[in-house]
Amino acid sequence: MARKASRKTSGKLPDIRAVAAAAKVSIATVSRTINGSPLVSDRLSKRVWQAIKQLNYLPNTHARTLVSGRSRILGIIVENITNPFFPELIQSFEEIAVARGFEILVSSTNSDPAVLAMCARRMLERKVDGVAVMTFGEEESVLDQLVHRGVPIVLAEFKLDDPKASTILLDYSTGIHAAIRHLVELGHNSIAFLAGPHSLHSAITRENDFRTAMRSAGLPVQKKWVIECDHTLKGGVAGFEQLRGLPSFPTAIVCSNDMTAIGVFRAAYMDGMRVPQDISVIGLDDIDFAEFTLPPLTTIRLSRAELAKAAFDALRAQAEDPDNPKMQREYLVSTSLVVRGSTAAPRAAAS
Amino acid sequence: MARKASRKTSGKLPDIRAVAAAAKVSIATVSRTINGSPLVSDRLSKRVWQAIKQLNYLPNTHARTLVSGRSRILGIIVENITNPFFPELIQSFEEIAVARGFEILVSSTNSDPAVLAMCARRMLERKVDGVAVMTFGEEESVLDQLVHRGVPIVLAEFKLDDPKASTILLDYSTGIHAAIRHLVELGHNSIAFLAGPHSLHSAITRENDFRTAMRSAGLPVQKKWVIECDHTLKGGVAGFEQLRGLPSFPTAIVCSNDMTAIGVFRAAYMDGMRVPQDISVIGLDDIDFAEFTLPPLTTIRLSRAELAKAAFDALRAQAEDPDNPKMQREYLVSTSLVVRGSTAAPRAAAS
DNA sequence: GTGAAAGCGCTAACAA
DNA sequence: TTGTTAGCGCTTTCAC
Repeated sequence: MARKASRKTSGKLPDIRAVAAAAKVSIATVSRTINGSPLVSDRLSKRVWQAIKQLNYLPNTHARTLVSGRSRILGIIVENITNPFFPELIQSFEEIAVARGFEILVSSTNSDPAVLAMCARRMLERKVDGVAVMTFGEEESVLDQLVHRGVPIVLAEFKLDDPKASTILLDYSTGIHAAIRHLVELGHNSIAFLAGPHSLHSAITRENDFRTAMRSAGLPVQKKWVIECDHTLKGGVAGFEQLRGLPSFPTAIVCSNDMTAIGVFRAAYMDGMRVPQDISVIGLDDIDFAEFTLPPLTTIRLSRAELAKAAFDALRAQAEDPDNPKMQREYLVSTSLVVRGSTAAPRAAAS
Repeated sequence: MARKASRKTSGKLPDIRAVAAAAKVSIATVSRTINGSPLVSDRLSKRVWQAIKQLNYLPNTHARTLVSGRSRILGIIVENITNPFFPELIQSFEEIAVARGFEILVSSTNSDPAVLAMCARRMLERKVDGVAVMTFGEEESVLDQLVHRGVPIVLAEFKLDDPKASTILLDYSTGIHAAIRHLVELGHNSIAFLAGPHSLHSAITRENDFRTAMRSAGLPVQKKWVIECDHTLKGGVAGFEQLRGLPSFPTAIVCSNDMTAIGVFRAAYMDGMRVPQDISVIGLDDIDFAEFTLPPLTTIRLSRAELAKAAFDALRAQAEDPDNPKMQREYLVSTSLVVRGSTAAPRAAAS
């Protein structure tokens, strides 16, 4: 369990000057070599790399940032890290960024505008090259700070009328239509919807798409069967209980996100109902865990990888080509239905 | 959904010189004011802050780092971000760090030494003020790079013999003993253990503590009932199935972590066994989700908040007081049993 | 108490 | 192709 660590080297760390001296070139040549400038001859380049290796030299990113103005740091702001959707999104974003030589700075706002303001400030201080705002249509006023200073930003489901801002549109419609169609094919016609908080733009979109999908399936939307929850597990429990208190009960429940669906699982279990025999449940997100619930959750997948990719691409485009008026400013991420074990035909005699 | 963003200000961002000019003081005074130096008179301090506010000035952290040598960035390296334990740990660590004016850099290694090497390098390039290595006793050779350059580091369950390194010891023993005692009190005496991968130091410690606890409860440890899994949900499923294939089956299963326990839930369900009526299950970690499994998971809590706090404190201590030979070099984080719904008395006739 | 000035390690313009 | 040099924005002696 214990091991001897090697000794420190003498004195200070090697800097670009030390490398230059060791390679017998100027510091400019070292800089060019590191940055892959084509102007350096093979002969010198080889000497420089050798010196770098030998001295175990690492460039100082802060010095680099100071002079170049680019930090190669990207910020990502999410609303709530306890929803597994977000760590998964961050993970994807980080993978892409790191592979491209960027570092990322993560912040979660917990839906608190004051916190969001601090986030924006921290990112500004660290001179981020761009910020992905993945709060899905919540408070955006503080973002003016960023826009104002010309930092490229990309927002999920929110349009900012600024040349430095782009938007990722989520096509929930496709997935939600597929979900309703799936339920109809199984024989359901009493379908409830547990919505997300109306303070979230994305939650409202999802709810609207549900209504539209029901309509196009020729099904009525019962007012009492559309309940505003809060995208948490507890909210799902509460939503189910509220539904249970009603004179009539649906045969299927579509949820605005997976955590809500998992809450429904839990409430149904406590209520003695079985999924999917007594009630079919569909989530939205397809968090990693959805595959492992009991039973596995049928859900509408919103690919984190795609979302992260779109966010990264948008930021890169802005950064590379600051003043191109005809740059792509909107990106679309689609959704799709993943059928697992939480949906089945309704019982002949539905209560 | 769309709103007008405010216009950019003219020209470049305000720097320390602009503030100095606006406040009619020298840049040194501005610097002192920002850094809370006691040498600045109230009169000037007030003028400076006013100028800062008015210009909406933000100090450039890179310039600051370059000259001071301190970046106020802390690194945290975890093994696997898909285990919810780690996002929760990172979250805690970040909260503490941000509250103290630090930024954090996150990396996950996925147990790949090459990735770990890259992590170390990235952190070095960004001049982190310290690194928390939360890989729980995995590969450590690459850390020499960090130690070598004098970066304070703190490790979970691994001792490095270097003045810049400290260690967080996890006291699993207390929690595991409580778990066994709890099971014995319920009437269990056939207890299996689904261990973590033996490549992990912490997994071995947990397994040993299980054996010790069993022994001190006067219970035999059946060799076939201690199975090496891999700390994933799938591993838990496999472990359960392996146990099921044996001629005799325990009445209770203690798992090396919560994900394994959740896998056991799933496998038991598919096998037609009910938790806790047919089999009692105990996890370890107490991830947020443990409260919401069906039934809620009885588990041994390893507080992420405490762990994060210890890691942060260790790093701070090293950074503040670089050459104090009698500094605290070991921190202890304890565990405790949280009884929920996955444990109950065994059936009269256990198979 | 306050200010002037010397860099921190690097990139990029300009010279050669 | 390569080298020289002027800063990037800030902290920190060192004088006053």
